[in-house]
Amino acid sequence: MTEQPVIDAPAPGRRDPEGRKRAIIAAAAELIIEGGTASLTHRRVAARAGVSLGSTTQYFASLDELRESALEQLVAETDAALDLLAEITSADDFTVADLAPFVRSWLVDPRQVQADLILVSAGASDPTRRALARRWFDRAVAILSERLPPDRARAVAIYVDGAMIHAGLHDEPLDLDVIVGDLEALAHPARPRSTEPAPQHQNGPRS
Amino acid sequence: MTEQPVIDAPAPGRRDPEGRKRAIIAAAAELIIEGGTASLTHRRVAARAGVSLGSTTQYFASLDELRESALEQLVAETDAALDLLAEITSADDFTVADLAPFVRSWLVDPRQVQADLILVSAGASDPTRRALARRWFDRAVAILSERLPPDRARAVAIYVDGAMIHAGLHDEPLDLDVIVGDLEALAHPARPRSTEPAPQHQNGPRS
DNA sequence: CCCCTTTCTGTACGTTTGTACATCAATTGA
DNA sequence: TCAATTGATGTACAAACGTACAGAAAGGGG
Repeated sequence: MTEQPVIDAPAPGRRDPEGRKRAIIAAAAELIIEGGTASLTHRRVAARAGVSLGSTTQYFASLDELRESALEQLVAETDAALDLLAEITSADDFTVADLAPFVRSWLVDPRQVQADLILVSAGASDPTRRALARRWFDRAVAILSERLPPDRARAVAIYVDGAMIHAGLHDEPLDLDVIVGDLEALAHPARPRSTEPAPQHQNGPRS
Repeated sequence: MTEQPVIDAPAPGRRDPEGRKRAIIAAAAELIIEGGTASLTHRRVAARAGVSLGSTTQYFASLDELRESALEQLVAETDAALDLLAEITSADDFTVADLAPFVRSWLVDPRQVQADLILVSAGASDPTRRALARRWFDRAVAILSERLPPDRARAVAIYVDGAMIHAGLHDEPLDLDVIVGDLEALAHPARPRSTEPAPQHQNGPRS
């Protein structure tokens, strides 16, 4: 009942330092996604990874170091997703609308969303981990900047981060059309930069 | 050295159930902002609030219940900020650009930013607290929808959430001009809804 | 085959946790 | 003034924690 599926681990007792370490990090990353960085304990990791308690202390000087490795693993996963983004933007006939399906595939993946929010939370509350959390944002801006003005690239990245929050709090994902429309609006603004009064909708003044 | 400033508390021993409960919740909210929801312990709350350990268990059936009360307190604070938003949007000569200073004042307040990110994180990982975390977003959309089409209101709220993440991870806040520009772009898109190929910048194809 | 090195395992210990509860102090109504 | 009551306090305890470490077991070289 309280048993959780074992992640990966080599057979018990069998020697396999690298495999074991990998299994421990994978289990830790999983637990962090499920319960946040603070929910990590040596014993839970051991149970999930299918290794002994001692093994979880052998490869890492402290629990904090294990946590750090697990977070780096999560960053590596999102890095892989960004490689796909780079592929998309490098297409000859690329348009901003092409980003939408990619963004949406990200938003509908609870694991990805959770990982991102946890990294943000970790980075915001602990300056030590800020660089880790910022990697997604910085790389995304860098990639998008090859096709958009840097400030437009940043605006798009900010919007996507906001959409990540939306995804984390809502069951209904954003429609693809909506994402396309918003990304295009940010990437190709009507008046590229002004503060003059703008025409606006008027949905009826409050009573 | 390890002493932390006391929050509010009534004099030790003096009877004041409501004041004491208030001080406990305030201390808990403070600790949550500083170290996340998981860092909350009865003893830390007692020290910060300047009350005895027993008092922290007296008014709440469990630590989880205390945590819940503290989170509700944080939501109440952001609710107050949203009242200000409602004032702004109700002005006769309101334009979207008027939102920017308000948004920015939010972003440069570390406490507000941290509170929001913590609520999001709590809501994303625990369905029980999702409604709590969603209150900011839902109310913001509702308020903005009096002046913008609902889907534009939502886009703006998503962007602001993204800007909150940006603020949590960067020391340099977003320029007011940038915020104005992005909000206007989202509120008044060039082509209100289309997926046809758009003219685009070309910052030089990758080598 | 056996031995030596490296890896793995489980137990143990001191700390900190949430929570229960007995004791004490403050307030109130007579 | 003086019980009686309600609120506040500190101690106690089982459970879970991070970590250290001694011993068992596996794999490879002789």
